[in-house]
Amino acid sequence: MPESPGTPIRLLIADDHPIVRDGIRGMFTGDPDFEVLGEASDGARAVELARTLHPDVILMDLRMPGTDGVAAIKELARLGVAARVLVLTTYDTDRDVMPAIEAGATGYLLKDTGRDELVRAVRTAARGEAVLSPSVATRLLGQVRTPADPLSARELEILHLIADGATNREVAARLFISEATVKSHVLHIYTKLGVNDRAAAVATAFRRGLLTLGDG
Amino acid sequence: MPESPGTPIRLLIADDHPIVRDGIRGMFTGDPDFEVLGEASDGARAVELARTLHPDVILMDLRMPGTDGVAAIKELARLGVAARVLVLTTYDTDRDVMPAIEAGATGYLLKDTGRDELVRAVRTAARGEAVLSPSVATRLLGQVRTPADPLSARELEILHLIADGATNREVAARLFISEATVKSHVLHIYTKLGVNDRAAAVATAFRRGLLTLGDG
DNA sequence: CCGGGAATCCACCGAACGGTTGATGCCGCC
DNA sequence: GGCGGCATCAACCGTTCGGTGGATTCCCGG
Repeated sequence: MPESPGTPIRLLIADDHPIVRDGIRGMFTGDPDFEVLGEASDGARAVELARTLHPDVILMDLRMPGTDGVAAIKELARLGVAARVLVLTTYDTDRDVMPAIEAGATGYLLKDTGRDELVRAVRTAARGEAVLSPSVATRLLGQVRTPADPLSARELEILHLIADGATNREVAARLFISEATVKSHVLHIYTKLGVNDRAAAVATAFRRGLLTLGDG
Repeated sequence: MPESPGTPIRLLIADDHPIVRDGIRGMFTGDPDFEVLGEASDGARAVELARTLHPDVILMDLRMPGTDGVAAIKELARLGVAARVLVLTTYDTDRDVMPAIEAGATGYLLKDTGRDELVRAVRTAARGEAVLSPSVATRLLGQVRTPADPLSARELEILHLIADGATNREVAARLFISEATVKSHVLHIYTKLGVNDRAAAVATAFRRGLLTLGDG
């Protein structure tokens, strides 16, 4: 199903390297489905142009002088700019990926992405759907997945209740066991997770995937 | 760059609907890069076949009678089966996506995925890289991203320390403020998050993206 | 200019928590 | 058959937490 021409997808390119900007621009010129509105060489300029030019999609590098990509994304969100941001960068480390995603990037592609894939990705992003390079997706999944130092089923059950704000007494009541038992389970949990209070236990449980974002 | 032929990618199909199995199989027969080793109509059978046939990639439905997809994925991981699991299902709700990812699925595609995309996805999965349908990727990102009931910067700072296991006194020391101040901040945090202890605060902060898996 | 939110601080109380030590029964594994 | 892991319970201790009811400063915005 070919995309209907209609209005072309309006693009803004933000990257501090002119050569990269040229390369990206080259991938879209000649294709009537796209229109490159402008280029920015740093984050502040990108925000400025986004406010005046109203692009549909911004192709944004992360590492730029002055206002970097993540700061720019946050600023765009704060200003209520509607444009989708597609991060296009060389790096796929956690330190780059996670902040960008949290800031509100719609997608995250590496610069070794081929032309066809990039074009497809921009179309996807324009629809507001996420696109991730495989290695980035892998990384993201790794964040959610379980490395796990195995808590027993009972311990996990108790940890769930604690995360929901239950006191030891409440846990005891709900599981029909004594408070003393709960306390000993809780202490075991601390030992296994290497923490010494329930707040930290909940935090590391999330980070290790023992508690998940999905099971509130 | 076309894929080199070499050894074909060995596939196993697990779905309880014969028609779906046929459809999937049809997408790969005739292509010498792939070899469909077998089909299973439930999770238990899929695990059994995976152990004997050693597929590279398993295309797995989630909703199946008896052992469902997620259980099968967990079992495969437990048994140390090397195959990559590519979930191929109709549903993209949290209740389906998150458990499958946590269980260890390499990718998650919806059944409306086109033939070409499916073939590409299988190749990607065979390399051990993740593939996600855009709507699934969106969902996953949504989990990581911030909906946010705005905590002040100070409150967030304190919440971070609490998640790391700091007591009020320790927080006070680290921020060079009095314990009383910390306590009042903490109470504000509870109010804003709708909880009444620090463990629950940490949990809901994770779920709302105020604390993230990435910033441990 | 005044209101209000944010950040800072104080004191007090009862309840809950963290830590220790120790004990019992059950089950699976070597 | 014994050893270890898990779940269960007990009593006791000091510490921390949650909750209340204030108070002050600062700064932003109406």
